[in-house]
Amino acid sequence: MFIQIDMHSSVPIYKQLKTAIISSILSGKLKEGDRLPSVRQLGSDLGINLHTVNKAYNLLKDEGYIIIHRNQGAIISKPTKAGKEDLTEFANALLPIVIEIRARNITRTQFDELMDVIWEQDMIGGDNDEHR
Amino acid sequence: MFIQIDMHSSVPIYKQLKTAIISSILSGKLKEGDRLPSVRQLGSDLGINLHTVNKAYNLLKDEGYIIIHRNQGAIISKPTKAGKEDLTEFANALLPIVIEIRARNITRTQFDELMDVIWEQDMIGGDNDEHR
Amino acid sequence: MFIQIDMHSSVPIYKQLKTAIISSILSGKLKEGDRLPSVRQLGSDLGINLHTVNKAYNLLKDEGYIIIHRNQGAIISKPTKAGKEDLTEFANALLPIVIEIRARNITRTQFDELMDVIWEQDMIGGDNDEHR
Amino acid sequence: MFIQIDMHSSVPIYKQLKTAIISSILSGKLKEGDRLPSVRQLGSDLGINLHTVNKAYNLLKDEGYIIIHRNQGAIISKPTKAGKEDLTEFANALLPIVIEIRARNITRTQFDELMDVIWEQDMIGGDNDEHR
DNA sequence: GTGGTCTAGACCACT
DNA sequence: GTGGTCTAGACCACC
Repeated sequence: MFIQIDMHSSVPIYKQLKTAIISSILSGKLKEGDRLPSVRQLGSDLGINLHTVNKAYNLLKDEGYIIIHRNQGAIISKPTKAGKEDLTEFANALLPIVIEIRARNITRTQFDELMDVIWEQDMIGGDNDEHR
Repeated sequence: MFIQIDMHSSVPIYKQLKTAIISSILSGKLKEGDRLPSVRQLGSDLGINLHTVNKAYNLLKDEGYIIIHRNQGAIISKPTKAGKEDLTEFANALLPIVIEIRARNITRTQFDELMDVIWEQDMIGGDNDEHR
Repeated sequence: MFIQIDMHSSVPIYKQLKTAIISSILSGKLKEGDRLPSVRQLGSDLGINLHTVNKAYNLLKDEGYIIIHRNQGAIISKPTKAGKEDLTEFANALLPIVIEIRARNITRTQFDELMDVIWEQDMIGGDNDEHR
Repeated sequence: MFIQIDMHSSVPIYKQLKTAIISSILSGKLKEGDRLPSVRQLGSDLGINLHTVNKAYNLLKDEGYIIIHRNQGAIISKPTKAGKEDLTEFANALLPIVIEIRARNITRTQFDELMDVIWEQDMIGGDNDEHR
């Protein structure tokens, strides 16, 4: 669990944490059955409030990435995401960013090159060896 | 000026408005020299407060998309975006979305197809056949 | 009367006009007894509203730079500024600008060099031949 | 935080506040890492609306003087002003004042003496002996 | 508790 | 009638 939180970012901490954990799962650093640290542990490791960690864990639980057992903490669950249903949700999130990008006179080719980097990237600080 | 605002979105209204106007400029629906409606006019058209419109206009002014004259409202300005300097800013915005997308088991190819649609898209509801 | 008005500036037009006329007096382009154009004339020359010209003229009258005769237009008056009474007024106007300048790590020497240019300058578009 | 606001000035309150804070930073009364009062706190201290304070803070944020954390208020940031690029901006601001000054028959020497005072000045009412 | 956003209403400067 | 500024009060997200 090498998780980087940017305290200066305008992105809420709980959301950064959630994304970082999903990313670790995708990259294989966290596998089904692995235990996440307790909210207290992780909170103190990252120097953030345990309620913030808790909020991230609950979102991950709601989206099926982890299972929270009352006394045993959080366990990475089987990937069950059916996927692909709601691409429009992502399109809506991407559209404003793409508009800003196009306003910078960035070509589609340049964008694709940027996306190549992003797509392969693990989380900041990640060591990519095994995915894909 | 056919602008769609989603009052229920978590994206702030002023930001939606700003994005919509930039998009209209990109698509050619708004051209250099065109006048934007007054803040009062547009606010009442969209059913939002004039201060919210004002905030969007001021952001557009700060980023060089429009020029605001005290008594004549807002005018679309020459595009002067130098561009390309700070791609990392966009990468940071895209990364969490991409992570969510990958978590849905969407392939890079499928993503590119989605991006084809987004990239070419003018604004929602936009009919852009008449702009020369 | 070669007066440049920047319609894009946030400085009110009437104030730009007033400053430009004072500058012309200082540089000798306008001398005691010279007639200023009528408000209609100057307004149409500059492409601005005659009320705006009128406002500038009235300020100049109030500050003793010109005399307005009901039917003969505005005449440059004898310089009667006693001067030097209220330096604090200027200090207050200069202070915020100086603060911004210092925040840019500009040295006093660099500032003095800048001031050399400003001090000698006639108005934009002015042809300096005779003053000092 | 001893900040003087002139409610009767034609200079907007938020701009006075912004300038005062920059000045405090320059003079060393505010140092990197120091916390500014919350918008509510400072607003009530100064007898102005919190939104007015907020506007000043956001300008300071945009110009890199402070960092605003969602839950911890505003922190003085590292000075990162590159500086020196756009002296013309300042020249334009200084020119009309200089013209008024010259119209008062103030000599360059007298002006320089005035500037000596302004340049060295910390903030009005500031007692800066204790900052290291 | 913090700032972010939105609404609302007011007054002012400018043209 | 235009935007600029200020006030005020409300709700929300975050921690």
